[in-house]
Amino acid sequence: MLGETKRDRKAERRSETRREIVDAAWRLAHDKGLAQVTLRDVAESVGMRAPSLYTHFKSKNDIYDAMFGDAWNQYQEYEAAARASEPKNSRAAMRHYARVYFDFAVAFPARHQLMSLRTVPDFTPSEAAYASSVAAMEHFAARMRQHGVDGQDDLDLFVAIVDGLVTAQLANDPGGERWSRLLDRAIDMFADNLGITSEGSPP
Amino acid sequence: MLGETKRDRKAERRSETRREIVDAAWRLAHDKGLAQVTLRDVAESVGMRAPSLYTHFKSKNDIYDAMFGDAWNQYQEYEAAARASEPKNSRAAMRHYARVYFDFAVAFPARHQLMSLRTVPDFTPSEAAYASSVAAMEHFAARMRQHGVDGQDDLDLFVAIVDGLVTAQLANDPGGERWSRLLDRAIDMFADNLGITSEGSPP
DNA sequence: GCAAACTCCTAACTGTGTTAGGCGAAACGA
DNA sequence: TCGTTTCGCCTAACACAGTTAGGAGTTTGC
Repeated sequence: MLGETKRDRKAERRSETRREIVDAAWRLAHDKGLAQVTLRDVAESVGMRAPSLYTHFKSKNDIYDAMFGDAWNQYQEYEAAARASEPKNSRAAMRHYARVYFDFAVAFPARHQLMSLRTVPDFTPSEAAYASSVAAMEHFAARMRQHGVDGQDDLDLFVAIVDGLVTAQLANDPGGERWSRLLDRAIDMFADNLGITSEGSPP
Repeated sequence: MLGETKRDRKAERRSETRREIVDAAWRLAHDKGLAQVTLRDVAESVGMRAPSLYTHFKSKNDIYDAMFGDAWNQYQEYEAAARASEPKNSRAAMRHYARVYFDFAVAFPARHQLMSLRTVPDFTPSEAAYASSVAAMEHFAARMRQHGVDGQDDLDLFVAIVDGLVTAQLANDPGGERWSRLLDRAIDMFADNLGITSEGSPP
């Protein structure tokens, strides 16, 4: 049974190279900003010339697309790691979800820009990459259902509020905490509105 | 006393041309998106060649800068026009402020993108243009003070929430009302949090 | 009425994403 | 093992963006 699942070295190398390219792009985006990433710089980072990137991606937006999916996967890992400290109490849990998302977003502005803002000209995530985003969102929805929150309206509102705070923080006080400090209060407002008391746990 | 305030025809023509250019840029931004505006297209719209724009603006970002200031001036006019229907009741007034801002933003996505999102690569508004934004914000703050809301935290939170809803609406359901419908509820949450009752009027 | 300033032009440069086409090495079937 | 195909990279070059240089015709101002 050895040949059954023989390693496809070619495919392995190929996806390894894609990983390298995406990582290089992340590094550049982190250092110089998302829009300042040029294919020539990315190529140089991995020891190539710009046109060679087209062997692995069909366009620059295709690289953004890979980054988009990657970012949401990163978030799911990050969220999973933070799950150990997730409180039982419903209100505290919501604060937790919001804080985890907020911290993740603020830690890497270029990444958040790609994930949430439709800000890169002409870029729209592919079906495949979007799936990662949907999966993360669906996971969040499931958590919220455990706390008795199951309306789409409620989720929309929650996400919009948290994202609003993230965006304000990044746009007007990057590295600070002027809006970060308001997060718990915003979530409390939300919880109050839903009638979720400070003592309540999942029903 | 005729020469005292003699018209400066040159300056008039100059600022008239600037107006024309900015208007043309708005038109293109409206039709094709902010990032798709090219100097060659703008120039053609006003019967010029691209380099000639540099007679009136020192760079493309300088045009964006003029648009930024213009947008906030537009908002102040829009807000002033809506003032006739501003309710006395505090909670209703806050709903009004939020709705006016929301509708203005959603009516012209490219404009909102320029006003609120730091989304145009390398563009940061000048001191002068930023002043228009600050003026609008200060006006809003004054209104809120009349309703007993005077903390910077409160204003920050209010603006972040409304902007979060606007951004979500534009990004995920442009032209729809999935987040628009949540606006009043969000403001009620906020008002509840501040202890502003449905009956309360300015103190 | 003439010099200066102004406003527009064409030509061209730089830097970007992208395409065309080629070349050497690796992979693979006989 | 050998010939052929495929792969992964290259150089050259294109299209299009913002921008600069420099000039020509008009307007302005003493």
